[in-house]
Amino acid sequence: MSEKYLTTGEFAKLCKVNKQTVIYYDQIGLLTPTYRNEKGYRFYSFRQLELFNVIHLLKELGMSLEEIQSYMEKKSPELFYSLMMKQKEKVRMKKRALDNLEKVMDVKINILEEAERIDFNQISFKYLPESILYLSLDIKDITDEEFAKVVTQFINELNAMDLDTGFQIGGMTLREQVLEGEYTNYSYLYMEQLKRKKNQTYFKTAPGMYAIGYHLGKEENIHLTYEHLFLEIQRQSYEIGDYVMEEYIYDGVVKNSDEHYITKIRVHLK
Amino acid sequence: MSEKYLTTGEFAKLCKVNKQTVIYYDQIGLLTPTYRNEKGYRFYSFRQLELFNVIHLLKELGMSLEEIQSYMEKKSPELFYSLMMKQKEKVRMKKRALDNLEKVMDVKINILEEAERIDFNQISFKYLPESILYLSLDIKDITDEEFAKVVTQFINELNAMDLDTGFQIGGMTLREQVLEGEYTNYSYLYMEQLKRKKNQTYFKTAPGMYAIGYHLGKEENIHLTYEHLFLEIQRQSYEIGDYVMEEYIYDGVVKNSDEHYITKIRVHLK
DNA sequence: CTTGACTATATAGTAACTATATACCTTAAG
DNA sequence: CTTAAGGTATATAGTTACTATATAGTCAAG
Repeated sequence: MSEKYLTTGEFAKLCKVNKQTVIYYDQIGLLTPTYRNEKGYRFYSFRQLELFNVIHLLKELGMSLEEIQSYMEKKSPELFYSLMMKQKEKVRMKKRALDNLEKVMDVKINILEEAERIDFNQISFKYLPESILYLSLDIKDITDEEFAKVVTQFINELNAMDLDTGFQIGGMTLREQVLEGEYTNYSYLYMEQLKRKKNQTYFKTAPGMYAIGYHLGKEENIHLTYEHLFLEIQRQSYEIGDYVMEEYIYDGVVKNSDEHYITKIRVHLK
Repeated sequence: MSEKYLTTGEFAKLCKVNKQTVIYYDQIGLLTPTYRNEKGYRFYSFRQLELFNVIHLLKELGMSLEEIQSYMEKKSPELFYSLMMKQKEKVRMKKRALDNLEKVMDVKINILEEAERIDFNQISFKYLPESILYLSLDIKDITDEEFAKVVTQFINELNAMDLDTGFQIGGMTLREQVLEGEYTNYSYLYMEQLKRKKNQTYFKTAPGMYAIGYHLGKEENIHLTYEHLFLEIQRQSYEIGDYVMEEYIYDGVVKNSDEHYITKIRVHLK
């Protein structure tokens, strides 16, 4: 007949949160029980679950309790309506972010699966098809400070244009530097792209023969692997082409010591 | 030629976080700079952005820094692979949760749009088509304590079976109680469903004539509106049918005082 | 040689809980 | 009738992941 009431503990269970949280919401005046008895016990109507759910929803969408509070102070059907309309946009953004996350995770999974099958001691000569790279500005002979700016801008561009595919950032060194032994005086940073987007300028790697080798260990010793690679290229009567591409296969994400990092080196051949 | 390094501030900008956050991650040993100079200045490789991004990704998926830390201590390609596979499941769950959120928001938006067009002072007689309700257990003459259990279980069922459509929880009172004036001695709680799911038992409201009225104000005065409604039903030579359905249109979510709550009452007619 | 912009550490503050300590209340069993 | 179990209350301290502030040292430009 009369309305049914729930105690703090019961209401907390209904909301699936800690009892202290319910008390906390009362203390900050966000969700107060419909009444208190003479002993100070709180009593909630089960209808208040609806309000709790809305608070939860808004929190989920990134509003702070204070912001929610300030809505609650001036609430009205019209305001709630416009709030819902505004928040729908946020849901869409969150969904897109999750889709992106999923793609990045898939790329990482693929890379690891491929790495499983690679013999890192082998130098191989292969025909590689064209691939699409998004390049940074020229970073040859750049200072540390300028480099920081360029790489930050590069990352910003990747994010802004949805080009962060989850691949490792690579470094491209041009023929000229390579021949002078400046193996890691990169001319460009790049990120490989799975497919091209409209109105976007990319660098396309030349389809053709490439020498592929792997360097195990620190970047500072990479010249040893380069020299080994170049010897092999000579032995096979190939000649170094226009550029060399370098990217990490195993890095600080999966290996504890840089002694165990693995860098993939692709040398374009003539 | 040699590797390029970033200062704390530069690296923080690259990661798009507060400088203090980068320092914090160093302090807890989660992401330490590749080296420190003799003055104690931190220097990061831009390659460490990758590690930061992974930390960010895992955090995004609900892992605490401590959990991430403990992964980092025993990291390996295999472990990272299995971690990624596990986390993909979480992404899927998050996406489903967002889809649900969106549906609930749409329902709320629809309800508010409809409410805009209603004259709450009018009692109307309408043909209503069949609708699908998911019912709670019987709650007639139940104690407060038992009621708490039933409503909690009801909500759990709604969640478990994806039946929380965002509609208000309604109360259904059977003819017998209504005739005795026990207007809010509900026999069941219900939530309206947009479509039926397989292997799920529902209550279907009878298609037919209904009297629809609205009560403005507190639940405790609802008998006045009921009496008004029943008088009108008599005047129109109708008779009360098998049940009455009651649900909030405006509640604590959109109105500050219960003086302004609005309850919709649907009386099934013979 | 000073100024402005950076770096460092130490410490305190924040949001939104979450746990703990202490005391009061209620019911059911012995 | 009392006592134990399980609930309620308040006050206060702890937690996580930052974030801000205070103080001091560093560095390059003018």
